[in-house]
This record gives sequence, C-alpha cells and structure tokens, in this order.
Amino acid sequence: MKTASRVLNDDPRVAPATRELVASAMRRLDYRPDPAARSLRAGRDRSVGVVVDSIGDVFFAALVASVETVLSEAGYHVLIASSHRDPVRERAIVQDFLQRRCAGVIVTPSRPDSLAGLRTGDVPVVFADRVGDLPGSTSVVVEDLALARQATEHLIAHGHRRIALLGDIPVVATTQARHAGYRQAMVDAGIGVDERLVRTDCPDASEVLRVIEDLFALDEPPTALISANTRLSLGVVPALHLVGRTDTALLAFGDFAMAETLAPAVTVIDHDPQRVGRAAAEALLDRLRPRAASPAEDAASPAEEGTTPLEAADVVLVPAGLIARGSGELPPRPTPAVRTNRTTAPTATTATT
Amino acid sequence: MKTASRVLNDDPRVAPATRELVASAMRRLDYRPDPAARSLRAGRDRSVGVVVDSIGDVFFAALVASVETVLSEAGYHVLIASSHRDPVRERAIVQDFLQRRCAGVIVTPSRPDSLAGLRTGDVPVVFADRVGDLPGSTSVVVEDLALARQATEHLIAHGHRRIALLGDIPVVATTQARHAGYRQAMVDAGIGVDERLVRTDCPDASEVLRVIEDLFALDEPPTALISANTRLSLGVVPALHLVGRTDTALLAFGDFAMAETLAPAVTVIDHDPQRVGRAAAEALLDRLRPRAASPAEDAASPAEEGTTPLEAADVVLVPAGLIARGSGELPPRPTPAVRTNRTTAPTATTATT
DNA sequence: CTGAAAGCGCTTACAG
DNA sequence: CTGAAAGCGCTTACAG
Repeated sequence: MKTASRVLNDDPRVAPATRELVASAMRRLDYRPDPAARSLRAGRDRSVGVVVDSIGDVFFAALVASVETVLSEAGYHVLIASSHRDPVRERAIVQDFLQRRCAGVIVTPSRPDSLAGLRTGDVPVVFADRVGDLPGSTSVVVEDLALARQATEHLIAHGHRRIALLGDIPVVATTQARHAGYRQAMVDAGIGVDERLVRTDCPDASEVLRVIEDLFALDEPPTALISANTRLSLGVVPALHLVGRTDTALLAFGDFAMAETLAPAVTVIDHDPQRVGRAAAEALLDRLRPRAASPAEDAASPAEEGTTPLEAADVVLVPAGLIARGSGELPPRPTPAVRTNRTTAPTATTATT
Repeated sequence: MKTASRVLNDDPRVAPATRELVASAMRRLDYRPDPAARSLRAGRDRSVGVVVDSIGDVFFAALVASVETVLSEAGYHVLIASSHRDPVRERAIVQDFLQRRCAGVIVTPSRPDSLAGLRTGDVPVVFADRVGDLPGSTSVVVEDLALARQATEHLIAHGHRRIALLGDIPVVATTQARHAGYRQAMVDAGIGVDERLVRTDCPDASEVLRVIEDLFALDEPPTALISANTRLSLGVVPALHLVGRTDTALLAFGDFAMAETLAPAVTVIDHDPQRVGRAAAEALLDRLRPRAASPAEDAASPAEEGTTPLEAADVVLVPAGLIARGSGELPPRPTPAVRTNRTTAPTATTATT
C-alpha cells in the first residue's frame, strides 16, 4: 500500500490506527526509505551542503563540527567541501550542492560577492562568519568592526601608539571590517594610521615571518600587533618567538590551543567558531521548516503581495569578548637602541593620517 | 538519443565522431547529469563516506582535509560524519552511507570490531589511523607499537625510569598498540611496568589535569610522560604548566601547533594526520577502479576460484619519526624532597613486572 | 555501433 | 481516509 509514503512523510491525512500499523511494520522490517529515490521524486534531499575555506583549518573545523552536531540532530546529512578561498571553486561547489538538491547551504564566503547572481531557487543560504551578498540570505557573524575597535583601544589604553594590524587579504569581509575598526580606533585616539603598519596581505601563516621582520625593520617599529584571524596567529606567535620579540604586545582574533600556556599568554578576542557554527545551523533550520511556525505567528506575518517579504534580520550577531591573558597588556617597550634619548614624550608622537 | 548516457559513462562502444558530437552538445548546454537519478539506477553514487571521531578534533580535521583533497580531485564527493567514538553511532553512520550507495567508506574505528559483521557488499572500506576488523578491508596506520617503543626508549636513554603513559581508553586500537610498545620497551630495559604509571583511561583532555595530579601524588612520581595522542597532549601541556612541573620530560604522539614555541618545546612523534588521510584516500581509490589496472597486472592475477583472493597487504604503513625539541630530552629531575640521599644508583632501581 | 523499452524506489497528483 | 497510476532522470540489458 502506498499509504506507507504518507506515514513516512508525516502526512496528516492518515488514520492514526493505520499509521501505527504501517509504522510498526516498518520497524519490524527495519525499513529505510531510499534517499536517492526520494530525492529524485521529491526534488529535495535531506542534506545540507557546507563550504568553508578549508576543513583542515582549526577555526573552520570547529565551526563545521558544531554545524554537524546541530544538523545531524535535526536529521540532516552534512556534505562538506573546502573552497580553499577560491571564489570560482566556491561557486562551483555551491552549484553542485544545489544540483544535488541539498535542502540548504552554509557558506563562509571567500569574498562578499562570491555567490552574486546565483540562482538558488528556494534553497536557503546562510553565510557563516562573514557577511555574504545574496538576496534572501542570512549572515551569521561577530561584530567584527566593533571588536577590532575594542582590541585596538585596549592596546592604546596600555600605552601603545605604534600598533600593527596583520590580516588576511582585503577581499575577505572579516578582514575589511576588522581593518575598518582598527582604523576608527586609531583615528579617534588621535594617533592616525601609518599605512606601513597595516598588513592585510597575509593569506598564509607561512608569510607571516617575513611580514614580522619587515615591521621590525621599520625605523619606528610597532610595539603592538593585532592578528586578525586564528590561522595567522598560529604564524605570528612562533614568529615573535623566533625573532626574540615576545616583548611585543599581541592581541589575537580568535582563541586557540595553548594560547593560555604560552609565555606570555596570548590575549584574545574569543571569536568562537562553535558559536558561529551553531548559530548558522540554527538559522538554516529556521528557514528549513517554515510551516513549523506557530499559527499565531503565521497570522501575524503580512499578507503576501507578490514580493517576498524582506527578512527582518538578515544578519545574526554572535557575541564575543576580550580575554586578557598578558600579551595584550604588555607595555610598549622603550624605543629600540637607535634613539636612546627620549626627547619626545610618547603621547606627543602623532603620525599623519 | 540515449547514446548520451554512454558518452557520459565512458562506454567504449561509441563511435569517436558521435562521442565528440554529443560531448560538445553537452558542453554547450552546460548539461550535468542528475546524481540522484544516476545513483538510483546505477546503484552507486560518486561519493565517499568518511567517519571520524570528531571533525572538530585538530588531528581528524587535518586527516579529513587531506582525504577531501585527494578524493575531490578524483571526482568524488565527501560525506563526513563524527562518531564521537560511539561504536553504535559509528555503525549506524556507516550503514547509512552504504544505503546512500556511497562508492566507498573511510572510517577511524572507535574500536577494532565496531563494524564487525557488517554486510558491506562490494563497497570497499578503508580504516584510517587505527586497524579495523572487517573482511577485505584495508587499514592505514603508523607503526604504533614500534613508535611507542622508540618513544619509551628515547626517554630511557635520557635516564628516565619512572615513565608514565597517558592514553585514550584501552578499546581504541592505537592506545592498545602504543601501550604494548611502551610495555615492551620498559620490560626489555629491565625496568618493568608500574601499573600506577599506565593511565590509558583518558578519553578527554579535560580529565588530564586530574590524572596528572594523581601521578605527581605518588610516592615515586614519574619523571617523564608519554602522551599517546594529540587531543591528550593539548591537555597535558597546559596541565604541566598549571601544576608547575614543566621540568617533567614529555614525549607526545602527534605534532601540534605551538609545540615548537612552548617552553620547553615539545618532543613529538610526528604522526602526521595528513599523510594518513592521503594514504587512506589513495588506498580507497585503488579499490574503486579495479579495471584501471594494467592488462599485464590483470593477467598476472590468479584465476578466480570461487573465493575472493586474499588482499596481499591489508595494512598500509605510513612513516613517522621522532622530532626532538627539548621536552623529551630533559633529564630526570632529582627525586623530590622525600629522599635526598641517593643510596641506590638509578640504573639499579628495578620495579617488579 | 546505435536505438527503444523497462525500471531503480520513491512521491505526487488524481480518483474513489 | 486510502488506493492505482504516472513519473522524477538516469542506466541497464535487449534488439537491431
């Protein structure tokens, strides 16, 4: 009997007695519906596609892990792929997910417009960690700008004026926002921005050592560093140890293993990938069961008028804060040997904007 | 025309001219075959299921990343799931993968027999990092026993006799093998094993601190520690710093971020998850294209006689070595206050086996 | 070497 | 509330 299908899909139009009969038979036979057949006919698969920069990166691995936890509890399969921060590859992967009839997609966009113009149909897309640009999508992020501002102000409050920023490549949305926050704080403090201290050109941790050496070779080297993401921090810390400049203040975006155990312990913005992942997965689930809303809420929604109603909130903010551990509270070390005579008071040194 | 299907599946029985005609039409229309339909009819999907302890664990994340790299190059999709070291869950996930018609499965088995008796049909299963028990499967591992032996001998060579072993739970195959290697080295050196120093009961890094405290509370505390996996190392190192016992020698299985930067830097067995992942993926690919073998090799294979020929090598070994960085070369610190008089020469202290 | 038919296992309308 | 038919988009034998 084909009523079986109705039981399987929780169709309400089936007598409770019949339902129980069918359900028990299914249990006895250990019957499991064929996902391919179901997907083929229904045009939708109970799977969610997830694209991140790289599944091997500790930050994204943790993010994906919590996405998986939430989604697998909800009965979804998780398809994972790495974009390696290539927008073309990212787009191809998402297209493939759509073709595979994924119920939804979660992406850490390699650039804000990486999926621009993509026809997603009614498949919800959630951008994780970075704001993405696609009509109807939701982005789950931390307050990058405000947190970068806070980080910078923290260092300024500890007496620093020569603060360097190390970031990914500027096309990455988070790098942009963190850069802007840094800028605001520096300008507002009347210090201004020395462009030589802004190094948002470190796609890989492997390049960090060279950049650090560059910075310390400046005639007025930085006394403090902000590392804009975990991957870079994993390069910055060893580099500082290597060049023997652990007296440099350091503030890292993203907590990481051993941050507390190092000497000095690393002050971080606890930008938590697990929280971001969970929030992204939950945002997606919300969009995946539109009928699950209570009747009351349904009634409250505006009448359809041809246009899809604008999502009230297409940006979800995940909380994050600063954890002071030592490296971010180091005082500026006296300007190096070159200038032993302190003629100018540190507070008077104002760079041009 | 249904010749299209033949072109798609590289069927040789199609005229080259026709093939090119069809192929160009496909290109022009940007045609992509429907995976669900294909899977439904062909009974096989171009995807590989991967089950690891946890995708959030740095070790397994790196392993999965390299599996993904290899398999996606070969045109396979990767389905990833975390078993959370629950054999029941692990088995259910694999069954689900099989039902989804995965072309192959890669598993880090939570215990050797976790998939025992599972009917996999002709779907190849590769066990990664730990030896698994399933007819016809391949296991890709490092030489756990020999490496554990080497690690232990390294510490013994640096004068240690009180060497503690911290491992996962004993059902995990790697823990068993490493335990055995440790045992061999201790016995062969004439030191013998003090069971109080063998702590293969640390499923989580969170429990490590308590175990470390236990060990140091012994009347004859260890002067050296072996951490049997990366996850534990991430707990052991902070714990040693916390209790102020960084003078304890440490040898960790598995390299990890900051190991080189910590003070002291951590001596490790460079059990590389990327190598294991790559080898596992390649072993799977080998089994996925049996006809890709050269005709010569085909001819050389014994005639089929009803029984599946035994795999020549169902265990693939991945190389690994010891990287001395400091922590593993620390000398035993003089026995604590309790016994200041060195009446017995260290080489003469032999514990019971 | 190429085509026409049947069917993989479900779900979706359409009748009863 | 339940059943019989058609079809999702491919591939697999089977004829020509």
